[in-house]
Amino acid sequence: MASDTQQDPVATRQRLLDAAAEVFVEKGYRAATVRDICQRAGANIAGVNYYFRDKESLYREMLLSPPAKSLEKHPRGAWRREGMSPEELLEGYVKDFLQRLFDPEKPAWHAILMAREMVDPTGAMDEMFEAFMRPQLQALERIIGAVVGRELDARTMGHCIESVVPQIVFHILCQPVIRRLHPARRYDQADIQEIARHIARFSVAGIRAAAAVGAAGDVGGDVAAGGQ
Amino acid sequence: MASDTQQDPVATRQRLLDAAAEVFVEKGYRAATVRDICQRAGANIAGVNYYFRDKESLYREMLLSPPAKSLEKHPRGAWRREGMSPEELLEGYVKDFLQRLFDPEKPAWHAILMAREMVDPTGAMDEMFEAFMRPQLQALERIIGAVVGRELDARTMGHCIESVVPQIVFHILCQPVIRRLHPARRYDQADIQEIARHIARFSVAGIRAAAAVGAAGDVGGDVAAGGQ
DNA sequence: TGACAATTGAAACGTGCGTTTCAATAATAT
DNA sequence: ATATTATTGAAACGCACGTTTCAATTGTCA
Repeated sequence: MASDTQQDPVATRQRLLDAAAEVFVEKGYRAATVRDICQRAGANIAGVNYYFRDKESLYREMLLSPPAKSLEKHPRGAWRREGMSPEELLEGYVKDFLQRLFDPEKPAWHAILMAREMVDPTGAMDEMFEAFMRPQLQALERIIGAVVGRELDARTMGHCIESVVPQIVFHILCQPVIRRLHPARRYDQADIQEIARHIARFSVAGIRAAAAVGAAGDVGGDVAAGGQ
Repeated sequence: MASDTQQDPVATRQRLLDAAAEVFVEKGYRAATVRDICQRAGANIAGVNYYFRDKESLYREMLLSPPAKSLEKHPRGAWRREGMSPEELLEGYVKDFLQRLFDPEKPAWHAILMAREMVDPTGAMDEMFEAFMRPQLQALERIIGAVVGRELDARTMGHCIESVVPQIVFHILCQPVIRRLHPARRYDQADIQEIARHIARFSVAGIRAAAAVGAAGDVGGDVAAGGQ
């Protein structure tokens, strides 16, 4: 029967991509094995060589291919509402990020692997950084700008980015530590809500404190950081 | 028992430990190879089996052995002065931490490997956590307590810890990202001073903002959030 | 149906790893 | 000096990995 058979070829390729995402998220690029991926996909080892060229190409294709499926469930910026306060904006941003990371049903491997690349980059780091991280950071910069309410020098903005982002990615990167510190945490909806609210509150205060001196000099003696 | 003839045996063991620290810091536990370690130590492969049992035992011994050499250069808490303000305390804590991480001459592999264990734990994680991380976190808790000036409920304290620690370890864990964001940063004394000051200022404001609502309940039904 | 391409299965190849082995050498004690 | 032990050197083992190969199978189309 011709009609029924035509599904498998495409399906194999797709099953390999899905299994790859699963295994790479679980083990990381280096520790993941193509044998494991193929087994979970119900495919033969040769499939990786046939549909993709090798492990790295499979990884890159999985990583950089349209994150459509992830985006259709978590459309970028869908949490925005009219008339949100800066703190609500930040809370929404953080909550959205965390929800993507900890979605129990379809964890956004995209965000998880992005976090992994931060720590242990592969050859796909550069493309990934430009395609996904930089836009994400620029969105955060706009929110920070809204919190301050005026233009912020580049140096202070950089510091604030480096204060907010780690608070978020820490939860996905350092789970071995967190599990020991807070065994009860389950990262369900309530946990995420609470964490997002804390990070927003903490960071809004921090950003304003940093901005209060950001325009003046604060380092050693040097002033007038003419950041662009 | 002629004593002074015996120089090499002890030296070989020590050279292996030193080389192990170097390689493990550079590559991480899994990517490091005993061949590389032995080569840098100028020792034979058999030395690892002879002096230690295997790769993991070498790692554990290197990791958990007296961090005396690191501590003699950076004595724990040597930066404390009488009459420091809470913000100065926090700045000192952060600066001390960062200096250990980025000491150009003898980088405190201890702190670096501790950070690595946070992300990619090995079998030595549990001992390491109890021996080094928990005391470090407790010291931070005391400083946070000083910042708030009163007893803090455990939940809020936990959140604050999870807001401050990531800001510090981010700098050692996510260097691939940081190098792309701030190519000019060199983590010299001036950089560290600036970063420590920012983190302290940012976090003191954040901690106080969190504490302001911490005593009340805030999880599900938010109450009287007296945020400023 | 028969030729042809697409896909899969099973086995093997080459490599690098941690580890082991064991004879050769150096150090110590008698 | 000799016997004994401690240490080193060089080679190999066993294993898991990414990758390749090629015949068998399946699907497609004339």
